[in-house]
Amino acid sequence: MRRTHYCGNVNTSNINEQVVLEGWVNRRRDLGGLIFIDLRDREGLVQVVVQPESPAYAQANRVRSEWVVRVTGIVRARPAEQVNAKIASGEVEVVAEGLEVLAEARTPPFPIDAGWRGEQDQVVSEEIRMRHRVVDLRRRTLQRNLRLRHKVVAAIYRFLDQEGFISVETPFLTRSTPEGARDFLVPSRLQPGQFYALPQSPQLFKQMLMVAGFDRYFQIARCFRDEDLRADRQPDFTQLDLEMSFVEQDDILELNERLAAYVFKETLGLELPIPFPRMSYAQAMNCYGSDKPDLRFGLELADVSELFRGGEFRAFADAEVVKALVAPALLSRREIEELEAIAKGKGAAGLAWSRYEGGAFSGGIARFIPEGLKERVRLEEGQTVLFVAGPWRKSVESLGAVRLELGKRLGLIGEGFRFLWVVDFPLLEWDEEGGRWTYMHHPFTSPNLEDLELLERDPGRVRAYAYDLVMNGAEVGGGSIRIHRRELQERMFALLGIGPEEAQEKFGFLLEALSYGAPPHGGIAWGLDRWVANMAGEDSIREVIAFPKNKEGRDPLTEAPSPVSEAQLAELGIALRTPNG
RNA sequence: GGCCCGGUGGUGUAGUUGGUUAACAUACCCGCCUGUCACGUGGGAGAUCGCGGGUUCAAGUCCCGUCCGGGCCGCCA
Repeated sequence: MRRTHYCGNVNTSNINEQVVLEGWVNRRRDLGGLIFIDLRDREGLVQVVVQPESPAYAQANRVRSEWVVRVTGIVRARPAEQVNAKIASGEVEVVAEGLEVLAEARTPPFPIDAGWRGEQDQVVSEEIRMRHRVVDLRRRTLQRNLRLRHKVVAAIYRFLDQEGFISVETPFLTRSTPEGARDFLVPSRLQPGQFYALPQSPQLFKQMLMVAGFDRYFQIARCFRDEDLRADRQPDFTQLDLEMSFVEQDDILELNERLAAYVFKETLGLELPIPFPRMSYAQAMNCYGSDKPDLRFGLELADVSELFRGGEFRAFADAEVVKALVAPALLSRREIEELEAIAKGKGAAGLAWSRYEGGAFSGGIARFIPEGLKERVRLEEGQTVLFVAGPWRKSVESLGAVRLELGKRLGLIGEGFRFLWVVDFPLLEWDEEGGRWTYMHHPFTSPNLEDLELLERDPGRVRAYAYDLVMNGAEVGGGSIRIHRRELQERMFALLGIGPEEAQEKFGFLLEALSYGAPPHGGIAWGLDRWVANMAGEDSIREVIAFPKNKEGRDPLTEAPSPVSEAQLAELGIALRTPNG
């Protein structure tokens, strides 16, 4: 006889019913005569009581944590004073009539029961958790996170289906393209010496689907990038990838706002105010020192270049920019030193400072503070003003990093979810090492048509139809309007130093597609792992991925990557330069 | 590639200025216990302190190297 209910769903409506439950022993309490078993499945716990005279008693006596059992019994209301308010089924219990052990279990390597009764799970090192991921996945937090992820994906499908989007799968085994991140390569057996690459994103395929007339495409797509890992980066990760034809930038932003709001409403029950704020890249960088500003707190940077220009403080007098940030506290020398280390890490020459105390500046560069600075940065009693001077980008980014650190240290970061669009990214940026222009988003991004005349004359000033979606200071999405005319795409390649032959060799299939009549189109990709991690309140995307890799790119569970046999290599025509290493 | 933090019974921690038998909680095993719900209670087992070397009369503790894990920078169209 199979189960009749999920353990966690048994409640007062089942009183006096005979139920069959199957699940894991979350905890067993042996009172010497009576035995209580908290039986668990994915829906939660229910208390099973086994009386000494019950036929279930003998088995209940030997059962241990995490054994898998089947219990037959009658649901009974608990006396009022014995109700357990911490669990959903706490008003009832199941009086066991039979108990069958379906599987015994080794003692788990770390406790997994606490979360299921509404308490905090013990913190266990990630190393141990990953090695025993199956056990870890039994814990309530991961169960909850993965179910949230499922609900997000299901909501995305519902919404986009309603909006006329068509889900299309694109290949995993595809062609290596030279740009972007490092490719994962897959050797071809049938074409020895040649390689597939795993896709860094379905970018070119979705553009070709637009040319093919699908009009609206989406895919929950696995993507692969062979770069170093972080808390928010895995070598294989998931994008919500979508693309639309005959649209302009605002159409895409508007649709994605509604999608985000729908997802939040359907999964967390939260109403997101839309439209989201929009901020130009220039404004984001100037005010927050980041192209993904965290708007959960203020602390905007101020430009004070003019106040210092030509002044007696030589280091600031002829700097390209001088940026200031007011910390709403009197910072100690030690704190300032730590902040300076952060600024220097981002390329600042130093972090100048002065405290405003007792109506006067003191410490740091107090004697160089120019007239009008206090008013300019709205400095108040008991605050510290911090400065970085130098080239624009390094200055704003380093002070932006200081801003983030201050937000954390001073506890300024508020609750909730703050979204914004960052728009008007530059199309190109100067690559110091390569001594050439390179794209900021990708080489298929359309220039802002208003800036088209600047393309060859002053490339650095050309804005792109590119946009990032930022959530609580994390980049959770990015996209663009694409180039849909072959001539412009070729012009773009030329600007990037990709000659006609190279363009033909590497992107010929795209150019050919564009030559057959491409609709204006654009789209976006959401970093789904980051979205869900943020929604779940997790700092690492590993907490929303069932089987993640560690920081070295290894899977501690399967111990991938692993050596392969000589025979496998031979079949692929591959010889290792350093055997086993 | 660089910087930083960590590694002590199964798990999570403590371990002072280098000094006796490495402590605590929990888990585990055995006994007692009929209303517990992190049951209680009595007992027991369990750690070459990541590994290697060095300093020292003496190293979990100090030094060097190394391995493993985590955070960040670089990198991530």
